[in-house]
Amino acid sequence: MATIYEVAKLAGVSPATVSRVFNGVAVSDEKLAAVREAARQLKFTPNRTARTLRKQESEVIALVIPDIENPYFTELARGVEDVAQKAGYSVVLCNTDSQLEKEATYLQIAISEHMAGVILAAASDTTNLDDIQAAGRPVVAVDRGTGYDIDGVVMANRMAGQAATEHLVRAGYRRIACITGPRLIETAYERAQGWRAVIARQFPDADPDELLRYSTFRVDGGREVMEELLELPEPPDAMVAGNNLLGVGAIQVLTERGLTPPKLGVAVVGSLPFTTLSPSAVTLVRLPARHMGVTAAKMLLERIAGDDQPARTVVLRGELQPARPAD
Amino acid sequence: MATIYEVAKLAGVSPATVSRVFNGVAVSDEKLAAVREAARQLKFTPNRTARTLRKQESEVIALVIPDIENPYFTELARGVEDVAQKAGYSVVLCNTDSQLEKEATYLQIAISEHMAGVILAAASDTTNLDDIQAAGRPVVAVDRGTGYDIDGVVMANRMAGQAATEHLVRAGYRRIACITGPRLIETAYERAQGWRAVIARQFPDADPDELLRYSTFRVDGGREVMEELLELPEPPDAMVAGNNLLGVGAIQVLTERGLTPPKLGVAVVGSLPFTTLSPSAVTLVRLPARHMGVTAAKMLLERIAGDDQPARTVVLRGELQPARPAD
DNA sequence: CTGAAAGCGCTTACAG
DNA sequence: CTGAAAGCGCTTACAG
Repeated sequence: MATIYEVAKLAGVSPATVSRVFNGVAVSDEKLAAVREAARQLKFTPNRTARTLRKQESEVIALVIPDIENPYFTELARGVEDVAQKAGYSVVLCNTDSQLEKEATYLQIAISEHMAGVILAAASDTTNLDDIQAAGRPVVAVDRGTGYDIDGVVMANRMAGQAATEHLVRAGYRRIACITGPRLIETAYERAQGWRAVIARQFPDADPDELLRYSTFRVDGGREVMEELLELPEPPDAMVAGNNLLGVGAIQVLTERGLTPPKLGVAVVGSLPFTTLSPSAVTLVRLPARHMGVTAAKMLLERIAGDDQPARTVVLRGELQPARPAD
Repeated sequence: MATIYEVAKLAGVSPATVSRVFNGVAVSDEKLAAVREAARQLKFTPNRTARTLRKQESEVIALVIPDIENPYFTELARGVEDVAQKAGYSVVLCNTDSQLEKEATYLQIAISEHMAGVILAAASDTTNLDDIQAAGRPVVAVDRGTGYDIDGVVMANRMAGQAATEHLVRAGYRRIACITGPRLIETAYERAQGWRAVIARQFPDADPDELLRYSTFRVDGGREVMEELLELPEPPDAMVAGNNLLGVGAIQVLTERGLTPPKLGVAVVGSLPFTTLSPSAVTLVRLPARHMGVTAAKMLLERIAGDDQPARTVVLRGELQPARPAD
């Protein structure tokens, strides 16, 4: 690896001039050309580590997520990556498995590697951001809040739960269950609240808790709870899934029992990119995960650039995509 | 951020001693204790950038893949991450979208960030590794070869294609199509070769090319080709999907037409973690993607540690998981 | 075991 | 516009 000194020597200039060329600082035309030519000959690439050490900031941003195997988060990651890459930043994907210790480790690494900033889907509402804030690194929350007064992008979760439920009501279903994620995850809770509001309004005599289930945001969680609901003396005739994976698990069980939607109505908050049903067979409230990533990345880049306006929270709305009756 | 100098001062030792403590080099018990205490008080974390610049090597490995939204590659990433993290390395996930330019950029970044090594699922068989090799950074190929004499982990693709096809033959199907990925991607080609071998042996009179289709390794590719095959004057009664996404797309079409497996036999090379059918409804030749990641990461760590034995290629076998007849 | 000192490859205030 | 020089925070050969 050639260094700035070798390039300088070959080009007959000082190392400072070489540095300026690579940082877009004004330099006379002749020197510019000479440096370019020398760099080309030596296949010079600036050493990012040295630059980072000197500037105390790297062109890397950390994306910290709880589950890399959930397509919702990979879609989010795509959005982040697209924006970051165009701005010359690379993205380190950090998977926490919802474990606070793993998350803390990654945040520590972000500090000690001088990463430019962090986009964080917090493992828990007790995530500690004191150190990263003390280090002056901007953090943008995605999907979930953090308890800190920082920029964030979230989905309109209550509204999504509501839209999913209302659609099932309109379609004529009367016993509509709700399967959502852990009570302590705000997205899970809010989507359930949306469901509950519709149930309370439409079926004032119903006991909402009878058909509400908290589970994990995973395929097997959806399976278990769906099976349990079907065992009920008076089983539901429809269900709202609090996220994509729960929806997948629940639909698997329904398919196995010959209850494929619309026999039992299903509305999923999220998307099913790998459904083996027709993509239009299930009602979705599609969440713009990619857009969330794009928005968060843009906000983060603004903060990295020094923007110090008060913290903003952007709320993104899901989009109802009703199931098409089978052709 | 406290530095080694501040810790040294507080502990009453030299910076060199502090460094030694954090690198596990022998130090007297009293100094060890003093340094530890001082570091604790100052919340000292070693600056990784400085260490990297000095040592010319960072504790980061790059995982370069063509499609971050394909669960096969996220599963692979999980395996890599698990091993890497335990060894104190972090993983940068680099998504190339199968574009050589993006891939080249990431490889360049790996060099200029002094990353310890690269795990690469190459975007193409023309990927250029000259620079990264010249920089002395080890590269381990996964999923696909590279044309370079380096360590690699691949699936037994031909055998997988064969096993999938043989299973359909045993189940009584007679016109078995094959939908695979781009001809130039070796995994796509080899799986098709496995299919072809079985067809040639079992149905010597058949024209194999009639039912073989190259497409993209994507859901919509599977959809298109499946639709096309069903339009045939004499449509197939079964099909082998060359990867998970093709399988998803093809099954979507079949479900829409009321041809859900086993009405039309389906065997997929790969897994369907988000199928909305019963997980046991489709025959799979499951590919150990996670294990591939684990193996590749271990090999890479060995190379990083200085191992210079001749290049090895590990071949991992898929596992046939026959569809269970509907209960 | 320990410390002083050099050096990893850059960037940038300073002086011209 | 340009260069000499300091310094980012470590690690490590060297000498003791």
